[in-house]
Amino acid sequence: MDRAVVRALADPLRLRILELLAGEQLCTCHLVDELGATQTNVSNHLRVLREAGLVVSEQAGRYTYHRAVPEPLERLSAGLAGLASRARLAVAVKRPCG
Amino acid sequence: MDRAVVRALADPLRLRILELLAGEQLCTCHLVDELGATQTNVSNHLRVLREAGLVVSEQAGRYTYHRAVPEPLERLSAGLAGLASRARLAVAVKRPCG
DNA sequence: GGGATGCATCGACCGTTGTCGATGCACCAA
DNA sequence: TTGGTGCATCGACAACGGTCGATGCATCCC
Repeated sequence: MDRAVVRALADPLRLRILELLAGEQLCTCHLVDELGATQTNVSNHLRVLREAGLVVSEQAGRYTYHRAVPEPLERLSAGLAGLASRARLAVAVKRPCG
Repeated sequence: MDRAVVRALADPLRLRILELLAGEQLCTCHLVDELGATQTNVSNHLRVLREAGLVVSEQAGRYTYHRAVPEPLERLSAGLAGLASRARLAVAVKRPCG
C-alpha cells in the first residue's frame, strides 16, 4: 500500500491525467488541451505521477509522450481489497475498553 | 472513484487508523494508545474518515467505538483495477502530435 | 452530587502543496 | 543558422491541511 501512490492519486487533476493516459498515450500538449490547465501545472503533476511510478515519460523528438503504468494501480487495488475483506471480518471483533 | 475516499487514505495516520480498525473495532482511546498520537489529532482524523464513509462511529456509554466500512474500499479497489486494465490496453494506442 | 474520564470542537500555528509567470533548454523547420 | 515550438525547471505566492493546547460536554464511578 504505497503511500506515494495514494498521495499521487489524491489530487483531482492528477487523477484526470491518469484516466486520460489510461485511454491512450499522450504528449504534454495533448494533456494541456484536454485539461485546460497551464503547461507548468500539467508538467508539475506529471512529475509527481512519474516519481510515484504511475507514469512513464518518453521523449519523441521535441514531444514527450506519457503512458500510464498499470502495476502500481494493481498493487494498490489488491491492497485495498485485502483491507476491505479484513474489515468485513472485523465487524465481529470488539476490543473491550477501560 | 470517490475523491474524498482517496484523499482520506492519503494521510499516513489515517491509513494506520483504518488498518487498525480493519482488524477489530476500537474506541478512540485505544487508537490514541496504539498510535502514540494526540487525542485531538486522532479525533480529527476519525472525522475525516467518517465524512468519507470509511468509518462508522457508535457511542457506547462514555466510549465511542469505531469500525471500518468495507464498501468504499471495495469500490475504490474495483475502480483502480479497471483503470489498470485500461492502462494495459492503452500501451498500444498513441495519439499523433502536432 | 462531585470528581474524573472519554471525546469532540474551537482557534491558532505552520509546514506542505498546488498554482502561476518567467526563464532556459532541446529540438525541428525553413 | 535562425526563428519557433514543446517542455521542464525556478522562484514566489496563496491556500489547504495536519498538528496542537485549551475548552466544553457528556458519561461514569465513588
